[in-house]
Amino acid sequence: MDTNWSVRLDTEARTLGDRTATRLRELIRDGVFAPGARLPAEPELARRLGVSRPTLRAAVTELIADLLLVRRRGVGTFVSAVPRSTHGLERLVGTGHGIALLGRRPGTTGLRVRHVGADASIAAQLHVAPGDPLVRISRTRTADEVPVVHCAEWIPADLLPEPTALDAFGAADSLHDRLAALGLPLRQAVARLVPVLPDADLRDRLDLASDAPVLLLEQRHFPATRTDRVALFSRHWYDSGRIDLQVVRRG
Amino acid sequence: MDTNWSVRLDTEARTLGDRTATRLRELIRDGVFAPGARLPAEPELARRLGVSRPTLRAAVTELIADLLLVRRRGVGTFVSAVPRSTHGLERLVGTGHGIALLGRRPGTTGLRVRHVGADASIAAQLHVAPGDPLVRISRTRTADEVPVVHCAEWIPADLLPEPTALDAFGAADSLHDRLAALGLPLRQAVARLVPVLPDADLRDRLDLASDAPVLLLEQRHFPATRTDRVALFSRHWYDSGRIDLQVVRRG
DNA sequence: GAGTGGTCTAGACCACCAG
DNA sequence: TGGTGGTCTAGACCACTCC
Repeated sequence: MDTNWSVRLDTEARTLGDRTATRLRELIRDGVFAPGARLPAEPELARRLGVSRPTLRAAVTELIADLLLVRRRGVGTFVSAVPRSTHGLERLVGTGHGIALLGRRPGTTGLRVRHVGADASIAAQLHVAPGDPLVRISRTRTADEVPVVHCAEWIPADLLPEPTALDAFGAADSLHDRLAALGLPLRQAVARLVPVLPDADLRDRLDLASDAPVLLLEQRHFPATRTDRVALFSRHWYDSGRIDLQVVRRG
Repeated sequence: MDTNWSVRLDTEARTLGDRTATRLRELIRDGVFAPGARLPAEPELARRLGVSRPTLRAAVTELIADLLLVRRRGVGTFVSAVPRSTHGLERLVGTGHGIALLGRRPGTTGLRVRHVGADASIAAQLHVAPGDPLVRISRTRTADEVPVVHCAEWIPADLLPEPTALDAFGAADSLHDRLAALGLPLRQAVARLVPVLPDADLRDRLDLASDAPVLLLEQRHFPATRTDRVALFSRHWYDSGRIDLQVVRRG
């Protein structure tokens, strides 16, 4: 029951290339194109799917990124013998959505929204002056009721339409979606990976039995429409014993 | 002296889109397009650069991925106010090359090439039977003479043209390049991130003073031309105090 | 309404691989 | 030699933003 790519809300995907990719995935899943088999040549396949060749190639490129297809120049395009689709940290999704993509039920405990002044280290990350007003959100995220990551987020208040825009932020809300609705969609993040030993507070929040190291992600998030500012800085402490952290690396 | 993208061997890049991206980078670097300024409209810019609009768009998309440009539909394309180019683990490059991309001089100590039989855990990762012949390479990589990561790699011998093909592997060699020359180019890898405490052996190899945790990357590498097999499994232990580990996440 | 980026097409030519 | 993927073009139409 490989539900990996049915999780995507591809019901009516954005672009024709994406929809074509979805159709190809279905054809592979249904065995029309069997594992190891060669696909029809690109012009032929494009004709049969009713799209142009560039559009078909966009779809095929997407499936190659998912390790479902392999292209060999001068030979053909082949279905992977061991089809599997994977993704990881290289895709920027909200923490809750990421937990759902792993097939687990996301939850939140200990949500707290505060207005604070930027201390020196946070100010440097956000490119603001020390003392500038920030909104700070902290919470612990659970997967199937088990705590897996503790999150702290800082947002410059002047990037919000009103400083109080996030005061009503709720435990079930997605911060990504909320920020997008406020005209501050996030497009990219640069995450620094640091293994650290948990302190007493973190051990308590994550309900850690041992003092095994956890993985800290220090992330600077950039908005989609400007790059002169950092929209959000966050520190996420992951209990790698309870959730798998992966990165798909492409050459 | 932002040498970040002059390190790329773009001297004569592969595709016209890549070469156009390089030209755009130079125009931005030289101030022809100042930070914050709007670029000419795409048809106009394409004409002036002597390429078609799809080719120009490919170049622009590349610079957007590098955070150098921002597109706003119905408005225009703008130069980032704080141009900076970054990359991280999401790009699959050899460890030595990755160190060079950070502006540091890569080196190797303690290189060892052995022929071993697969133990249970490695066999599972490589999709081979326990006891199957593997080539195992281990070495410690340095940056500016300082050890930063200890690497262990396992390769199924039957994927090589001859089992002895890697026996002459040298300290200055790139494993990626060597494998590509042997007809086994690597295209993707799935890395699992695990913070761990160093044992005595690792502390010795990395010359660690404290027992601060290190970051273990467990990686399965997939060849470009087939997906039924795992070409290489590796464990890399990074001293995050001596080298910055990043991931660029895209939405 | 005018101008911008977002998408898609049809067709061409090339480089590579196999027989 | 013939078929395959790799690349690039010219042009069209749409959706969005702003005046």
